Amino acid sequence: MFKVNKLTDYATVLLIEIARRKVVQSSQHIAEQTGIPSPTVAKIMKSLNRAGLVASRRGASGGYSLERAAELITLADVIQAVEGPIALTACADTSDEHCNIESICPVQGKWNRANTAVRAALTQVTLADMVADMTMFGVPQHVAQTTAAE
Amino acid sequence: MFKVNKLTDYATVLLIEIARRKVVQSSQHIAEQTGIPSPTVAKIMKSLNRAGLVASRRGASGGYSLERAAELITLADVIQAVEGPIALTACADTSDEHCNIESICPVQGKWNRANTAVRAALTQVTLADMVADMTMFGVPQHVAQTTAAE
DNA sequence: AAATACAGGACTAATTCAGTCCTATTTACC
DNA sequence: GGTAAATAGGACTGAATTAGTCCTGTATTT
Ligand code: FES
Ligand code: FES
Repeated sequence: MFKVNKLTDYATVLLIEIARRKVVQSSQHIAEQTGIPSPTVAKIMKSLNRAGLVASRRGASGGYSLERAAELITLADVIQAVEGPIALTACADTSDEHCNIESICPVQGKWNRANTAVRAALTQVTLADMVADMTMFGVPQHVAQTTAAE
Repeated sequence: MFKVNKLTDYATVLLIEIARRKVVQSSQHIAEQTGIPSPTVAKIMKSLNRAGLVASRRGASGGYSLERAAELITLADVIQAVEGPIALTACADTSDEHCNIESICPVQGKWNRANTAVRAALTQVTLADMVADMTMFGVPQHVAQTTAAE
């Protein structure tokens, strides 16, 4: 199945939780709210911070908050933060958008168009969209565990 | 990194090889042409056949040929054939397009839009496009090994 | 100064993927 | 009709990736 990492799915849950409450929340607190184990939450939050999606504050009463509005955070951003670059096939390119040896690489040529198309698709979907789609179904996200219980 | 399986990349190489020569080719022969190990080629070809992307002929002088024109085979088709359904997050849905429990599933709601967008993106890219992109770079695909050899 | 919370990274366990191989069935050709 | 060529299906193993945990260090508040 063609899918994103589990951690990426978690990441969206965490970001949505942070977006809902506007205040700074500790990694620990977010874990309790979402039901995701706190070491894992900590790991993901570090990635999100390094990618500049959330702002962090150290020390007592520190924690995380969104760096920008949910409308400005795209799925492409989240995936890149957690999994690294969006490139449908393995490539030496880790940096920007274009690989500098692609002219001699027989693999990338054919996947270029696909990469671009997928990146564009994922850039169209924002965090705000995901929140909207969720509430459309009338399900507050912390019900996850309740419904899972048989 | 957000990427497709290695086998899916192989599959595109195989399909391109089949598209170039118009005749029926055996799995063995395709393996020799592309440099991909023949048991692996056999495995992939079976998937492609089950998905209806290639036609097979058993028996002596049998082999595979494209079921339809390269313009009509999309990347979404290839990925689905090799990896199964395109669903960015795990879901009970294995069948068509819609999961029948999605109304009570807090995960899928938020990913629905993304799934649709990615599927659409991958449907836009055809095998014919990939061939064109490759030849644009002037690299016949079997050079892969040559360039890889340091 | 002490407590709280993030930063970075090493490490292990679990899962998934890639690759191989075996047996059965179908078809061409002599 | 018999033999060889080729696909169909599926079981199995080893490799690679991912998920999850934990430890040590640094910054900040009280
Ligand atoms: S390695 Fe970058 S284009 Fe192939
Ligand atoms: S399991 Fe199908 S929508 Fe969640």
